[in-house]
Amino acid sequence: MVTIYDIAKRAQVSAMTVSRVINNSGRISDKTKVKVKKIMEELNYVPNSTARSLVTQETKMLTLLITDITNPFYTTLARGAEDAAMQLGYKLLFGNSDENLQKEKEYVDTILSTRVDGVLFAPAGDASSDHLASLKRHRIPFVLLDREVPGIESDMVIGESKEGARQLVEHLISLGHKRIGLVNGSSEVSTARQRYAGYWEALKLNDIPFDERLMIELGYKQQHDTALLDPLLRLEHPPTAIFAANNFLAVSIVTALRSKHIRVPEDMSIACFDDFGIVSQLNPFLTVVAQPAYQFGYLGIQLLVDRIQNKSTAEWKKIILPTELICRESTKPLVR
Amino acid sequence: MVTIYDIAKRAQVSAMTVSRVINNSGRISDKTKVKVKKIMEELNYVPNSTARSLVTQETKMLTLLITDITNPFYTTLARGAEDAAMQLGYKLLFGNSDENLQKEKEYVDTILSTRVDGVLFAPAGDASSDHLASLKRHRIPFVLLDREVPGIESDMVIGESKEGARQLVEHLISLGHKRIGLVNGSSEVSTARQRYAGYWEALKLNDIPFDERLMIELGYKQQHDTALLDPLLRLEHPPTAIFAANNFLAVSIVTALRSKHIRVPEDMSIACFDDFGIVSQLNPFLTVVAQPAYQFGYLGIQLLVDRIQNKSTAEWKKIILPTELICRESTKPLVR
DNA sequence: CTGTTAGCGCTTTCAT
DNA sequence: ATGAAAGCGCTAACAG
Repeated sequence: MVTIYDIAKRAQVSAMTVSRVINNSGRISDKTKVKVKKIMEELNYVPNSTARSLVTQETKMLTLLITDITNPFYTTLARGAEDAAMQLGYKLLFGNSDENLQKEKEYVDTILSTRVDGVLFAPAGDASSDHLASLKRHRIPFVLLDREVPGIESDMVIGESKEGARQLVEHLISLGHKRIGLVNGSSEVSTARQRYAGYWEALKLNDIPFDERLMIELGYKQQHDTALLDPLLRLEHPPTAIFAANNFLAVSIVTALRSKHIRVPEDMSIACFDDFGIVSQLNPFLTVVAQPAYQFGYLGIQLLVDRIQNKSTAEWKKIILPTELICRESTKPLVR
Repeated sequence: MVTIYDIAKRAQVSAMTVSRVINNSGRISDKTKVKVKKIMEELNYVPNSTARSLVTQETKMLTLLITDITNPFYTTLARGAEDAAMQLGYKLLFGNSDENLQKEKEYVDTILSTRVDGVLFAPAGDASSDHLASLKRHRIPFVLLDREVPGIESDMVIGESKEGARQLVEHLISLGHKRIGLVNGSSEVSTARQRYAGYWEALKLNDIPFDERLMIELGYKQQHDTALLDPLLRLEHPPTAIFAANNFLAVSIVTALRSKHIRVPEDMSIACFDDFGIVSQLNPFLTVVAQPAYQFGYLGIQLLVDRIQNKSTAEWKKIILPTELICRESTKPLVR
């Protein structure tokens, strides 16, 4: 491996001078600068950032910890994060927690050991607070993505879950639906609670009684159980519309309904939180409340890098991104 | 920051003993082992992998370099790669080249400098050979993904592009189509050449004359030009079906056609290479030749780690993954 | 403008 | 079973 000493020897200067050329720091005569650069090229020298990190105590690496890159929301978010990181001179490590605390913990251990400069963190749930506290203890800056965690103060980028949910449910109500099911994420996750709150508020504002039997909590992961809606379908007065708290749940629901030959939207209207990326463009089907996923990632990295470079002086920043209701084919007026 | 010396002092042993406990290497009495572990916990010690990497010359990091994580093929591939990497004890950095050689070069420089142990590499095109040669020169193992590069020998995981394309075009022919357009990726990319070859062969096998005016080369990126099909549509005998060489092109085409009020599949059948991930399940629309994207990533990492750990002894391995024709709504029999 | 010294936190090697 | 010394490749701090 070629080191600065190899360069230094050939150029007949000290290693320090080579280091200065690499980092373009300090005053160096153009003559030696040119000479050193030429030799670096000849020898195909590449600085060893491991060695540099050891002394500078920074790795120029960030970790993006999400639940599943396969979820279109996080896919687009990851793209935004990577773009921003690259522009700011950082590399991005990534991991999928699958909404699983144990897996999340493993990644947190890795984060600690890898000495990344910061973390963009979509927590699995409220119990992630232990992991976040651990990051704090080790002085690793992080920005919370999409989900808040009680008891944890930090920068964050979140969406208007409650407002978005209310808007979506009011849309269903405006179509004449009164029996509206809610298929939710885990109540351990802040967005699930907020979407429930929005659902509840929409009913209340429209004088529709809340029926807890219309609500089931499945978690945000994709479900493969075609019987997942049975508790709702077996009710004496089953729902005529369903609000799914995220895109994966909506897909699971549509799949389950199809297996039972229940048509969407003729027999059941479906709407959900989060859009489907490029494919929505192809064949717009589900009515959704879309979030600006790319911005979540892009702005998240900006907050994070700002925090890293300005050494946690400023107050916590909370960016709240707007949602957008997009009405498509999966919801239709109730006919009776 | 807590170091092994802090632990050593408290435990009244040498740093070396602490190191041995951490790595579970060498013979150590259970007594000191327990004592040291206890103190590590008390002090919240986390090994500094930067320091370790500097001496061991391995980072336990891999880079996944793809063109765009947002493309469902690469999204799923990335998930497979991350799963495999994690299971094998590696962290995954990722980058998007956007099919752009300049951007790819920047990532290669980063790779070199970061001293990752290996790279999973979906090259932007044949000209990526310079970048790959650069990796070779620096002894960084890599596995080629999806695309071959002339003049570069390495492990690789690729799909049956030619066979898949032939199968897809023969499907179109079986529906009665004779004027079949090909909207292709750049001929600088091996898969584009192979898909063209499959297209050509399908025509030949069915005695359909090849008309070069039916072929346009746009590159694999998403296109936002609604006039992108005009060269085909303006022909005296325009195509009745189009084979798009990847999923992004298919989306671009469908969007362009819609803006011109040309219906799919009534006025034009469309089929493409690569599926759309979870959302295909939601509302199956495009007829595709699907590739096992997850396996591309998963097996790619396995090959890579194998190569890393067995020091490039073995012969180059070439995994060829099968394609699967999935017929959906976007293609229909030609009526005249 | 350039060089010297020391040390980042760890593991390898050789002793004991 | 444990320790001492050296060094991985680089840069901060100081000296000249």
